[in-house]
Amino acid sequence: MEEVLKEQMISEQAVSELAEIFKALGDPTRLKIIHTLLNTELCVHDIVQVLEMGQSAVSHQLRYLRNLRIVKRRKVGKTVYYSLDDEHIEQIFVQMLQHVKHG
Amino acid sequence: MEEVLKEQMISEQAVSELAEIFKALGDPTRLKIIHTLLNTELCVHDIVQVLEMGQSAVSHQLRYLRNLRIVKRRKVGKTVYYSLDDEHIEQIFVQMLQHVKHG
DNA sequence: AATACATATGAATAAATGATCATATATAGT
DNA sequence: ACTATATATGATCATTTATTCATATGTATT
Repeated sequence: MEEVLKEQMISEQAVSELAEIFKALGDPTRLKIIHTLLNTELCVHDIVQVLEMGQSAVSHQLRYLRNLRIVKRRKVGKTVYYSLDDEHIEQIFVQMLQHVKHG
Repeated sequence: MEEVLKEQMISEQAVSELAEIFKALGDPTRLKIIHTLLNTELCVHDIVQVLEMGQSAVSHQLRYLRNLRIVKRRKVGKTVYYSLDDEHIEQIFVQMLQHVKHG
């Protein structure tokens, strides 16, 4: 019984990657950033205004999300515009949001 | 600009719930448990065998998942069988797994 | 009732995490 | 060159988290 199941074990690599992505989504600040960037591109300053948080905290989280390629950035002069960079994650975010809102 | 965006702000309640669910999925052990329970019902002992982890650690995580109604349990004598209890989360797990496996 | 087995639980500990502070870097305007 | 603005970064600190250990609870068997 256990033998059969063990063979079907998910690879450590796969779990790690999965966990990494879900962990990224498992924080209120990062979720707010993602939500704010749905359908829009915004500079750090604007994100800070919307979230009403410190610039540093937001910047740190943006880097976190960028490392996972969940967001990408575009520099124009001294301002940096962030936008979502992973349609699939975007899709799962929206899906889960529906899940939470209704049933 | 910021005014308009702030109005579209996601509610604190919604973010909290979202974060709670994603956080639950953001841990390797819990992901392995969920994966193991896909399409099956298993007792704690078997899960412990498959994950090759301490019984206590598994039990703690099962409680965690149960509190969020991600898994449910069924008692038969002295053994307790666990199974998945949220189709939507199950669906998102599978979706994300595909995402990670392929592109 | 005594023992064995299955699961749960509380406390303790080490590691990870997120915000903040201070400061650095980069670009623009004067 | 100087100043202002936008963003990034490193260190620190408090909190959270996951595992382990020891032990408790619950059930079956003899």
